[in-house]
Amino acid sequence: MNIRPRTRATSFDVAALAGVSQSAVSRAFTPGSSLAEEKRLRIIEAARKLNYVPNSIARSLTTQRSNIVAVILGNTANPFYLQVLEAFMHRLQAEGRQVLTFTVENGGESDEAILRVLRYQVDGVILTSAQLSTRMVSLCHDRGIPVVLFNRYIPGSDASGVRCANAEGGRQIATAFLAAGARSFAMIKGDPKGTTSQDRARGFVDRLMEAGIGRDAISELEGHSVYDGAHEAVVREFRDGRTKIPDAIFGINDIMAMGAMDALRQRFSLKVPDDVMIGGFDDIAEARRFPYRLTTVRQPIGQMVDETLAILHLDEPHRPIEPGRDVVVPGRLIWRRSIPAPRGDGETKGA
Amino acid sequence: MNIRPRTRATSFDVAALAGVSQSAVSRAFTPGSSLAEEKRLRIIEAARKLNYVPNSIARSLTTQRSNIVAVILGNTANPFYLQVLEAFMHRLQAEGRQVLTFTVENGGESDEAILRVLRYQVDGVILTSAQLSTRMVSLCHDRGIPVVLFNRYIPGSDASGVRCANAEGGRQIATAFLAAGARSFAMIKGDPKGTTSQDRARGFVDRLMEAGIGRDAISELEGHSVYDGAHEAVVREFRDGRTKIPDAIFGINDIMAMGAMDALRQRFSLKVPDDVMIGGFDDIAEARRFPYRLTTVRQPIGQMVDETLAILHLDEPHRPIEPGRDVVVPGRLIWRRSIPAPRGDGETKGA
DNA sequence: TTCCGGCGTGAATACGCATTCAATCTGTGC
DNA sequence: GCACAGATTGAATGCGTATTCACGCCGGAA
Repeated sequence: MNIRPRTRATSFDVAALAGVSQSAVSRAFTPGSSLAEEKRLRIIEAARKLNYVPNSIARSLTTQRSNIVAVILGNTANPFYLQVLEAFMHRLQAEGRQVLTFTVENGGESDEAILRVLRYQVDGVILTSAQLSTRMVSLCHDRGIPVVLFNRYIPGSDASGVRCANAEGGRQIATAFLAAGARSFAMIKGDPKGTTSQDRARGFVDRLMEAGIGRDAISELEGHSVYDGAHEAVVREFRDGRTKIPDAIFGINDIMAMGAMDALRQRFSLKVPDDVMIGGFDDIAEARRFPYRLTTVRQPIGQMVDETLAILHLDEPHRPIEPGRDVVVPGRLIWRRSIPAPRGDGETKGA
Repeated sequence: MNIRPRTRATSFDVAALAGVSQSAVSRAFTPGSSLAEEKRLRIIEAARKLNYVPNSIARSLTTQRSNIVAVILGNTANPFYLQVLEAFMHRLQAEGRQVLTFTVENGGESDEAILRVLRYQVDGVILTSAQLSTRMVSLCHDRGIPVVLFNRYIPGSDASGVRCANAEGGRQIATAFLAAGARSFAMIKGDPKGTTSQDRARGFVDRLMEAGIGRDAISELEGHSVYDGAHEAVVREFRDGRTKIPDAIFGINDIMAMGAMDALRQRFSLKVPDDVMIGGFDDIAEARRFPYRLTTVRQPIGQMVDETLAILHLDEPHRPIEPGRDVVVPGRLIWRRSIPAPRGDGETKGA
């Protein structure tokens, strides 16, 4: 146990034991290559004896494919992105690829992360919730590495993006509020630099104004895309009766909606939806739980992951990188109790 | 944009442009190597012009160090482990290492994951919440790759582990329950194969029995370490009045405690802590939120991460792997409102 | 002046594998 | 029995870098 053999058997060792050439060993571990079945078995057996495990690093050097995909996370405090990470891990693992994970500061630049990722010759980069300079995108593309922005787009960027119909989702929440009779509103926005937050807010406001709601009946808070941010923003805005509490509050994402809801109950002893109705966006797992039962717009993560991987086209490395596609998938309004349903068609199962 | 230069500049390209040898370029990117400053600057400039990024894959091949650490996640539905992942990512990124992330089925074997990890010549393996055969441990150790079990230990294994004082934590919750006057109990256990769950439960029961509580006053439910599992277990156990609802319920981890709490409120209209008091373990971010305000045992993630990285000793690859250390760090009881405090010293800030 | 230690440098090599190329072997059709 | 297509095979090479080795150079000590 104290000895350190440091003996990672190589394909040559296996070849020697099996009485074949190193080429044969390589072929034995490369599906679809031409090798007599009897010999293949003999090699596998020898490999087993030596605890041989092929060295993917060396393999990558010759094949120019690492089978590694980088996932860069911009806001690990939002459970949504962890759900997304999980979805990508499952999918990529299933097809034999590895996930190299990075985090960057919430709202920060991911340039440095990209640079580090590039060193590892990843086959693709998935960027969630993070800023990215166009220089970095072309750096990747020039090297044949596709970049996909998940739930985000950068105007004028060459990088493709996959996102939910954010503006439309904002409209759906607004429509739900209106149907429930709300006349005064607040919304809690996230990262001001992020288009996601902007789009949802825009759709929300547009719909309200179409319904004749005045701009002065819609206040805006900044929640920085996190629970605590929204919680504090609500407390700050409404304490001392400085601002009148509106009929309805739209949290630009679920975690902020939850923070707002908790703040309203805890600090102002208000009831949801009786005193204030609340809408969210994402449909994270927590949103359906008993204390929240949040009416929200569900982002179809599975579908978005599919679209992302399609753009990455990891299976066809030689297909050119598609220039700047912007894939938009529709969200779906999930009725729960944080907004009174016009008709009694809300979800009944709460857990 | 449509052309695919596929031109990843190599150190030779940079050398040619800078008028030096490839060795010099390599040295320019290797801190601490002997190279004239003037020449180093010239090389950096040439590299910039060519968008040269050193190829870590090739570097790994010669150095025998990949600077990649594998983190294997066993239960992504428990936010605790995502917090742990985040902590490791931050730490490892800060010291210039990469994180290769894997998931395995909740409670499943991680052998296959290990095998895949080994191919990538990772410098270390961190395993959270997952089973592992001893054969895999020695496979790693024989190759000089340290393995650390996070929050888990495998009796008789060569792998070191870092964990919280689980039994002691269970005792602390039991003590809190007793101090608050509880006389009948339930506990919701997680993965039956996991030692973590067993240890916490054991400490809990031991303490109760020391206080003269009979075994028949302690019922046991299975929650499979997830929110929904605990929720359903509580509903199943207590509906129809089959079992009398106890004074206190110990969720072996916070997420199950939360599931239990929501079930009690939603399905049985009970109040916490008035009707039932609840204790948890982990102190995940959600535990402090208004609807839960869970009294729980905080696991010192930072300290546990430190200990884990110390065992990995990534900086000294040649130091022999320490045989089977079992590092135990104490948890700390965090008083919140889900258990009435004997004296009024609970946390007041809820969000 | 001579000697020596140390720095700076480039040529050459190794890392572990996939793949090309040419050679050998197999079986088929005639 | 012969020619030939296809299947197997191994030697050799390349992937991009770090590192060793040997050499030239400089400055200080003797």
